[in-house]
Amino acid sequence: MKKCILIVEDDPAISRLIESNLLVAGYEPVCAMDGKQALDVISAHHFDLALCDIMLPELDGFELLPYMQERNIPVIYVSAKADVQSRVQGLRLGAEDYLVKPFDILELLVRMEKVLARSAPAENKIIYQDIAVDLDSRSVHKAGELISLKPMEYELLCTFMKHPGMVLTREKLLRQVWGDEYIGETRTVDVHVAALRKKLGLTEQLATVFKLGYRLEVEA
Amino acid sequence: MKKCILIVEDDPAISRLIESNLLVAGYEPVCAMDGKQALDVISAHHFDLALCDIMLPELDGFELLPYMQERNIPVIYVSAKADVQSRVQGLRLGAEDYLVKPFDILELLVRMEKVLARSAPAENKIIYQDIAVDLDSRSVHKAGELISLKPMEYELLCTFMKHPGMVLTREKLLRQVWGDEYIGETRTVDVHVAALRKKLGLTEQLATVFKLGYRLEVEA
DNA sequence: AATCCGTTTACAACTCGTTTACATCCGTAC
DNA sequence: GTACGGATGTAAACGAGTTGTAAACGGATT
Repeated sequence: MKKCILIVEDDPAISRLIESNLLVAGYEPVCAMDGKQALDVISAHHFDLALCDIMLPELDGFELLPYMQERNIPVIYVSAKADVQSRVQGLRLGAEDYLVKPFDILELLVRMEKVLARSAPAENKIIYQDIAVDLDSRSVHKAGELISLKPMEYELLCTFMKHPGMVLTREKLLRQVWGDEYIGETRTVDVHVAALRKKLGLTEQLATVFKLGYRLEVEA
Repeated sequence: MKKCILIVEDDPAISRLIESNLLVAGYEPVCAMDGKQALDVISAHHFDLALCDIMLPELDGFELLPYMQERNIPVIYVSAKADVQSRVQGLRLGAEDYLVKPFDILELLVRMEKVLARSAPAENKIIYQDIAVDLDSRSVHKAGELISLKPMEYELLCTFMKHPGMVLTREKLLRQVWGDEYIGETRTVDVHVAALRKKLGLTEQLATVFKLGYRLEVEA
């Protein structure tokens, strides 16, 4: 499957240049002309990587980063801002790389490959104790036996298994599993957690963190 | 523990420049002047990261890379070879990054941090004596054993551990832990401090400052 | 119309924070 | 040094708020 790449760039010439090169390289590029547009498209579609300019109308590249991180979209900054200050800031904030314009398109492609290779060691299986989740077939086995989970339960389980040992608040789970725009009771999470505990025998391991949320215990 | 960094660089001026900066930044740098020397030191010691020049006597930087990978040492190339060809080659072969001389030392440090963070997913922890607080899992260990703290106790402990040696008044603690708008007795703090002292054996360390508040002693 | 699934609701069970009450400690004045 | 008053230590209990859970509800799909 082609990798989806978001290009956030207000200069149409550069945007088109990158877009056409990504197409040739076998990616599926999507362009956004400013920060607000970028926010719109990332809440609508999934992206494997974002190439971000920094000086942008509406929301700048730095302000955009937290939203990208929330969706686990790695970011490479591509900016005319060549000063060390900006480069350091961009990397410190959490960008995966930082290229200065004018950049060589081949180098961009190689650095993209590296970032994608890092973030997509897309293991199609996650193991936790005697539970195995196969991401390709969306099936869950416990002690070798197939367990039938409803879609929402499956998504929730995946989220927990991708972050073992970490406290996940109800709000975080809602955003991650249900999506940002979801409006509803946080108690809904509790019901699904209860279902997971029951179906998978995770009474102990899927621990309640009072007043906060839940945590998939990492040991014992 | 300090991170061990290998510097492979035949120009003594540059080598020393990097070395002294790494020392200041809290790393433990080791210098090698050519490829063969580099091979010797990596077979003798463990390194967390290597900064490699490319044009080197004996073995060049590209030839060195497989040996580094064999030992799982991530490599950042630092080279005067600025052509795209070399940069692409270095990255494709498997280097983690590629900086062109003359480089800014601050940018080098930041890019090193990122590589190190990748290879050793830094744990989000606060340590005080034999007590470790893990902020991700919200768990507290003392001398390796898990201590179960109630939400308020946990928050209070974090506040103390973030400001060791500082006197924290009841009012400050109430604002910090309970929130600005909280209305209630300041004595509440005392109860929770007592719980912390009891659960974590901090009778001495979590000292009372008469008429003022409390302080987590910084030593002994 | 029937089924499936996610959400909401309702209530029981439980947890935790605050308050209270009293014991103890500390500093100060005499 | 002693006595007093205010400050702190601590255990216990109450009540507000949180979570577990089953069942009802409603929208979507078949």
